[in-house]
Amino acid sequence: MSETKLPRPTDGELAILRVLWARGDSTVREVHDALTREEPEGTGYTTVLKLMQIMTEKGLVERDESQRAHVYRPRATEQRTQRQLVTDLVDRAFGGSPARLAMQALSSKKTRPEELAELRRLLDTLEGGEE
Amino acid sequence: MSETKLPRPTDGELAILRVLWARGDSTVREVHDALTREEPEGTGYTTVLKLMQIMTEKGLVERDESQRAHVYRPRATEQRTQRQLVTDLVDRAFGGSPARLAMQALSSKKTRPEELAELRRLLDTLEGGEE
DNA sequence: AGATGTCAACGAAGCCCTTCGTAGATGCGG
DNA sequence: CCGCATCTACGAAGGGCTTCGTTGACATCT
Repeated sequence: MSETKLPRPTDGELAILRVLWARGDSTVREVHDALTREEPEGTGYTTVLKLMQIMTEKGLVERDESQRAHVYRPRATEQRTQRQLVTDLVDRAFGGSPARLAMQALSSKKTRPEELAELRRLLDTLEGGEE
Repeated sequence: MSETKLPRPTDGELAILRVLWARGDSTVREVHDALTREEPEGTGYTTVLKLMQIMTEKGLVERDESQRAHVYRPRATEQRTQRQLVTDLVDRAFGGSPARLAMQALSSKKTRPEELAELRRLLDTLEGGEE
Protein backbone atom coordinates (compact mmCIF):
# COMPACT_ATOMS: atom_id res chain seq x y z
CA MET A 1 0.00 0.00 0.00
CA SER A 2 1.65 3.11 -1.00
CA GLU A 3 1.18 6.51 0.44
CA THR A 4 -1.81 8.64 -0.27
CA LYS A 5 -0.60 11.44 -2.41
CA LEU A 6 1.02 14.27 -0.55
CA PRO A 7 0.08 17.85 -1.39
CA ARG A 8 2.45 19.99 -3.39
CA PRO A 9 4.65 21.86 -0.92
CA THR A 10 4.57 25.64 -1.00
CA ASP A 11 7.73 27.68 -1.43
CA GLY A 12 8.14 28.11 2.29
CA GLU A 13 7.54 24.45 2.97
CA LEU A 14 10.01 23.45 0.31
CA ALA A 15 12.70 25.56 1.93
CA ILE A 16 12.15 23.65 5.16
CA LEU A 17 12.16 20.30 3.40
CA ARG A 18 15.49 21.17 1.79
CA VAL A 19 16.97 21.66 5.22
CA LEU A 20 15.59 18.36 6.44
CA TRP A 21 16.95 16.51 3.42
CA ALA A 22 20.35 18.12 3.82
CA ARG A 23 20.71 17.81 7.59
CA GLY A 24 18.60 14.78 8.27
CA ASP A 25 15.87 14.77 10.89
CA SER A 26 15.90 18.01 12.83
CA THR A 27 14.20 20.07 15.47
CA VAL A 28 12.51 23.35 14.72
CA ARG A 29 15.44 25.20 16.23
CA GLU A 30 17.90 23.45 13.96
CA VAL A 31 15.83 24.16 10.88
CA HIS A 32 15.36 27.76 11.87
CA ASP A 33 19.08 28.23 12.45
CA ALA A 34 19.90 26.69 9.08
CA LEU A 35 17.42 28.92 7.29
CA THR A 36 18.72 31.97 9.10
CA ARG A 37 22.22 31.09 8.08
CA GLU A 38 21.42 31.03 4.39
CA GLU A 39 19.11 34.03 4.61
CA PRO A 40 19.64 36.36 7.54
CA GLU A 41 16.58 38.42 8.40
CA GLY A 42 14.55 35.55 7.07
CA THR A 43 11.67 34.32 9.18
CA GLY A 44 11.19 34.20 12.92
CA TYR A 45 11.32 31.08 15.02
CA THR A 46 7.60 30.77 15.62
CA THR A 47 6.91 31.18 11.94
CA VAL A 48 9.03 28.17 11.16
CA LEU A 49 7.40 26.28 14.01
CA LYS A 50 3.91 27.05 12.71
CA LEU A 51 4.88 26.06 9.20
CA MET A 52 6.22 22.75 10.41
CA GLN A 53 3.12 22.09 12.49
CA ILE A 54 0.98 22.64 9.41
CA MET A 55 3.28 20.43 7.38
CA THR A 56 2.70 17.73 9.96
CA GLU A 57 -1.06 18.05 9.54
CA LYS A 58 -0.66 17.84 5.79
CA GLY A 59 1.50 14.77 6.09
CA LEU A 60 4.56 16.36 4.51
CA VAL A 61 6.61 15.58 7.63
CA GLU A 62 6.37 13.29 10.62
CA ARG A 63 7.11 14.24 14.18
CA ASP A 64 8.80 12.38 17.00
CA GLU A 65 7.47 13.88 20.21
CA SER A 66 9.41 11.71 22.63
CA GLN A 67 11.82 14.52 23.32
CA ARG A 68 10.86 17.94 24.55
CA ALA A 69 12.14 19.42 21.33
CA HIS A 70 10.19 17.47 18.74
CA VAL A 71 12.17 15.94 15.92
CA TYR A 72 10.81 16.28 12.40
CA ARG A 73 11.34 13.92 9.51
CA PRO A 74 10.32 14.33 5.87
CA ARG A 75 7.76 11.77 4.74
CA ALA A 76 8.87 11.82 1.13
CA THR A 77 12.38 11.55 -0.19
CA GLU A 78 13.93 14.42 -2.07
CA GLN A 79 13.80 12.40 -5.27
CA ARG A 80 10.15 11.61 -4.93
CA THR A 81 9.28 15.22 -4.26
CA GLN A 82 11.35 16.37 -7.19
CA ARG A 83 9.59 13.90 -9.40
CA GLN A 84 6.23 15.19 -8.28
CA LEU A 85 7.19 18.80 -8.86
CA VAL A 86 8.54 18.03 -12.29
CA THR A 87 5.51 16.11 -13.48
CA ASP A 88 3.31 18.86 -12.13
CA LEU A 89 5.20 21.45 -14.08
CA VAL A 90 5.33 19.33 -17.20
CA ASP A 91 1.57 19.03 -17.13
CA ARG A 92 0.84 22.62 -16.29
CA ALA A 93 3.27 24.37 -18.61
CA PHE A 94 4.83 21.97 -21.08
CA GLY A 95 1.84 20.21 -22.56
CA GLY A 96 2.89 16.96 -20.93
CA SER A 97 6.21 16.69 -22.71
CA PRO A 98 9.11 16.06 -20.32
CA ALA A 99 11.62 16.41 -23.12
CA ARG A 100 10.55 19.96 -23.82
CA LEU A 101 11.04 20.78 -20.18
CA ALA A 102 14.45 19.16 -20.23
CA MET A 103 15.52 21.18 -23.23
CA GLN A 104 14.28 24.39 -21.70
CA ALA A 105 16.24 23.60 -18.55
CA LEU A 106 19.45 23.03 -20.45
CA SER A 107 19.16 26.03 -22.73
CA SER A 108 18.55 28.51 -20.00
CA LYS A 109 21.52 27.97 -17.76
CA LYS A 110 25.08 26.86 -18.07
CA THR A 111 25.61 23.30 -17.05
CA ARG A 112 28.81 21.61 -16.06
CA PRO A 113 30.20 19.28 -18.75
CA GLU A 114 30.28 16.41 -16.32
CA GLU A 115 26.56 16.70 -15.82
CA LEU A 116 26.01 16.85 -19.56
CA ALA A 117 27.89 13.60 -19.92
CA GLU A 118 25.79 12.01 -17.25
CA LEU A 119 22.67 13.18 -18.99
CA ARG A 120 23.96 11.71 -22.21
CA ARG A 121 24.41 8.35 -20.54
CA LEU A 122 20.84 8.50 -19.33
CA LEU A 123 19.79 9.27 -22.88
CA ASP A 124 21.68 6.23 -24.12
CA THR A 125 19.85 4.05 -21.66
CA LEU A 126 16.47 5.41 -22.65
CA GLU A 127 17.06 5.12 -26.36
CA GLY A 128 18.57 1.69 -26.05
CA GLY A 129 15.68 0.27 -24.11
CA GLU A 130 12.92 0.92 -26.63
CA GLU A 131 11.73 -0.89 -29.71
CA MET B 1 14.86 49.06 -19.88
CA SER B 2 11.26 48.10 -20.13
CA GLU B 3 11.47 44.42 -19.24
CA THR B 4 10.46 44.56 -15.61
CA LYS B 5 10.20 41.05 -14.36
CA LEU B 6 6.75 39.61 -14.48
CA PRO B 7 5.42 37.76 -11.46
CA ARG B 8 5.23 34.00 -11.51
CA PRO B 9 1.76 33.07 -12.76
CA THR B 10 -0.45 31.02 -10.47
CA ASP B 11 -1.96 27.74 -11.60
CA GLY B 12 -5.18 29.41 -12.65
CA GLU B 13 -3.37 32.14 -14.49
CA LEU B 14 -1.18 29.65 -16.27
CA ALA B 15 -4.23 27.80 -17.53
CA ILE B 16 -5.45 31.04 -19.06
CA LEU B 17 -2.08 31.83 -20.57
CA ARG B 18 -1.99 28.40 -22.19
CA VAL B 19 -5.23 29.19 -23.95
CA LEU B 20 -3.92 32.54 -25.14
CA TRP B 21 -0.73 30.99 -26.45
CA ALA B 22 -2.65 28.26 -28.24
CA ARG B 23 -5.47 30.36 -29.69
CA GLY B 24 -3.74 33.68 -30.02
CA ASP B 25 -5.25 36.86 -28.62
CA SER B 26 -8.71 36.20 -27.28
CA THR B 27 -11.68 37.64 -25.46
CA VAL B 28 -12.76 36.46 -22.05
CA ARG B 29 -15.60 34.52 -23.60
CA GLU B 30 -13.25 32.66 -25.93
CA VAL B 31 -10.90 31.79 -23.10
CA HIS B 32 -13.73 30.67 -20.90
CA ASP B 33 -15.17 28.47 -23.63
CA ALA B 34 -11.80 26.88 -24.27
CA LEU B 35 -11.29 26.16 -20.58
CA THR B 36 -14.77 24.74 -20.27
CA ARG B 37 -14.12 22.48 -23.22
CA GLU B 38 -11.08 20.90 -21.64
CA GLU B 39 -12.63 20.82 -18.19
CA PRO B 40 -16.40 20.90 -18.02
CA GLU B 41 -17.72 22.13 -14.68
CA GLY B 42 -14.57 24.17 -14.44
CA THR B 43 -14.94 27.82 -13.53
CA GLY B 44 -17.67 30.31 -14.23
CA TYR B 45 -17.43 33.14 -16.71
CA THR B 46 -17.02 35.91 -14.19
CA THR B 47 -14.27 34.01 -12.45
CA VAL B 48 -12.25 33.92 -15.63
CA LEU B 49 -13.00 37.57 -16.23
CA LYS B 50 -11.79 38.55 -12.78
CA LEU B 51 -8.66 36.48 -13.15
CA MET B 52 -7.86 38.16 -16.45
CA GLN B 53 -8.48 41.60 -15.00
CA ILE B 54 -6.01 40.86 -12.23
CA MET B 55 -3.55 39.48 -14.74
CA THR B 56 -3.81 42.79 -16.55
CA GLU B 57 -2.96 44.68 -13.38
CA LYS B 58 0.00 42.38 -12.80
CA GLY B 59 1.20 42.88 -16.33
CA LEU B 60 0.88 39.25 -17.34
CA VAL B 61 -1.45 40.22 -20.17
CA GLU B 62 -2.34 43.31 -22.12
CA ARG B 63 -5.81 44.37 -23.10
CA ASP B 64 -7.20 45.96 -26.23
CA GLU B 65 -10.34 47.81 -25.21
CA SER B 66 -11.25 49.18 -28.60
CA GLN B 67 -13.96 46.58 -29.03
CA ARG B 68 -16.80 46.02 -26.65
CA ALA B 69 -15.44 42.59 -25.87
CA HIS B 70 -11.89 43.35 -24.81
CA VAL B 71 -9.16 41.36 -26.45
CA TYR B 72 -6.38 39.99 -24.27
CA ARG B 73 -2.81 39.30 -25.28
CA PRO B 74 -0.03 37.61 -23.29
CA ARG B 75 2.84 39.91 -22.46
CA ALA B 76 5.43 37.15 -22.38
CA THR B 77 5.94 34.39 -24.88
CA GLU B 78 5.35 30.80 -23.91
CA GLN B 79 9.08 30.16 -24.15
CA ARG B 80 10.01 32.98 -21.88
CA THR B 81 7.47 31.94 -19.29
CA GLN B 82 8.63 28.35 -19.45
CA ARG B 83 12.17 29.49 -18.95
CA GLN B 84 11.19 31.47 -15.89
CA LEU B 85 9.27 28.59 -14.39
CA VAL B 86 12.12 26.21 -14.98
CA THR B 87 14.80 28.39 -13.45
CA ASP B 88 12.52 29.01 -10.51
CA LEU B 89 12.08 25.31 -9.95
CA VAL B 90 15.74 24.59 -10.47
CA ASP B 91 16.61 27.04 -7.76
CA ARG B 92 13.92 26.01 -5.33
CA ALA B 93 14.18 22.27 -5.59
CA PHE B 94 17.23 21.19 -7.55
CA GLY B 95 20.05 23.08 -5.89
CA GLY B 96 20.55 25.17 -9.00
CA SER B 97 21.43 22.27 -11.28
CA PRO B 98 19.38 22.27 -14.50
CA ALA B 99 20.84 18.92 -15.53
CA ARG B 100 19.45 17.24 -12.45
CA LEU B 101 16.04 18.60 -13.29
CA ALA B 102 16.39 17.40 -16.85
CA MET B 103 17.27 13.92 -15.71
CA GLN B 104 14.39 13.80 -13.29
CA ALA B 105 12.05 14.89 -16.07
CA LEU B 106 13.22 12.16 -18.39
CA SER B 107 13.24 9.37 -15.83
CA SER B 108 9.75 9.98 -14.60
CA LYS B 109 7.75 9.78 -17.79
CA LYS B 110 7.95 8.04 -21.09
CA THR B 111 9.18 10.26 -23.83
CA ARG B 112 8.77 9.81 -27.54
CA PRO B 113 11.97 8.68 -29.31
CA GLU B 114 11.80 11.61 -31.66
CA GLU B 115 12.01 13.98 -28.76
CA LEU B 116 14.92 12.08 -27.29
CA ALA B 117 16.75 12.50 -30.55
CA GLU B 118 16.07 16.19 -30.53
CA LEU B 119 17.36 16.41 -27.01
CA ARG B 120 20.47 14.57 -28.05
CA ARG B 121 21.10 17.10 -30.78
CA LEU B 122 20.83 19.87 -28.22
CA LEU B 123 23.31 18.01 -26.08
CA ASP B 124 25.71 17.81 -29.02
CA THR B 125 25.48 21.52 -29.50
CA LEU B 126 26.14 22.23 -25.84
CA GLU B 127 29.06 19.86 -25.56
CA GLY B 128 30.45 20.91 -28.88
CA GLY B 129 30.87 24.49 -27.83
CA GLU B 130 33.07 23.63 -24.88
CA GLU B 131 36.48 22.68 -26.14
C1' DA C 1 -39.14 51.19 -28.29
C1' DG C 2 -38.99 47.11 -25.49
C1' DA C 3 -37.29 42.51 -24.44
C1' DT C 4 -33.39 39.75 -24.35
C1' DG C 5 -28.66 38.68 -24.14
C1' DT C 6 -23.78 39.85 -23.58
C1' DC C 7 -20.26 42.44 -21.55
C1' DA C 8 -17.03 44.79 -17.99
C1' DA C 9 -16.74 46.15 -13.35
C1' DC C 10 -17.07 45.87 -8.57
C1' DG C 11 -17.17 43.99 -4.20
C1' DA C 12 -17.63 40.46 -0.88
C1' DA C 13 -16.80 35.93 0.80
C1' DG C 14 -13.96 31.89 1.60
C1' DC C 15 -9.80 29.72 1.73
C1' DC C 16 -4.87 29.25 2.10
C1' DC C 17 -0.18 30.89 3.30
C1' DT C 18 2.69 33.53 6.16
C1' DT C 19 3.79 36.08 10.03
C1' DC C 20 4.02 36.97 14.71
C1' DG C 21 2.50 37.95 19.66
C1' DT C 22 1.36 35.65 23.63
C1' DA C 23 0.50 32.04 26.81
C1' DG C 24 1.52 27.80 29.18
C1' DA C 25 4.65 23.80 29.96
C1' DT C 26 9.12 22.10 30.84
C1' DG C 27 14.03 21.96 31.89
C1' DC C 28 18.13 24.19 34.22
C1' DG C 29 21.27 26.94 36.99
C1' DG C 30 21.80 29.06 41.18
C1' DC D 1 12.69 26.72 45.39
C1' DC D 2 12.96 30.76 42.05
C1' DG D 3 13.99 32.86 37.96
C1' DC D 4 15.40 32.36 33.24
C1' DA D 5 15.59 30.12 28.86
C1' DT D 6 13.44 27.11 25.61
C1' DC D 7 9.84 24.77 23.72
C1' DT D 8 4.97 23.85 21.97
C1' DA D 9 0.49 25.49 21.18
C1' DC D 10 -2.91 28.75 19.89
C1' DG D 11 -5.06 32.46 17.69
C1' DA D 12 -5.30 36.49 15.04
C1' DA D 13 -3.94 39.52 11.41
C1' DG D 14 -2.71 40.43 6.66
C1' DG D 15 -2.29 39.35 1.99
C1' DG D 16 -3.11 36.67 -2.11
C1' DC D 17 -6.03 33.61 -4.97
C1' DT D 18 -10.47 32.01 -6.44
C1' DT D 19 -15.22 32.13 -6.69
C1' DC D 20 -19.45 34.22 -7.68
C1' DG D 21 -23.61 37.52 -7.38
C1' DT D 22 -25.02 41.81 -8.80
C1' DT D 23 -25.10 45.98 -11.36
C1' DG D 24 -25.09 49.01 -15.19
C1' DA D 25 -23.72 49.69 -20.03
C1' DC D 26 -24.39 48.34 -24.53
C1' DA D 27 -26.01 45.68 -28.52
C1' DT D 28 -29.46 43.11 -31.14
C1' DC D 29 -33.75 41.45 -32.73
C1' DT D 30 -38.50 42.05 -33.41
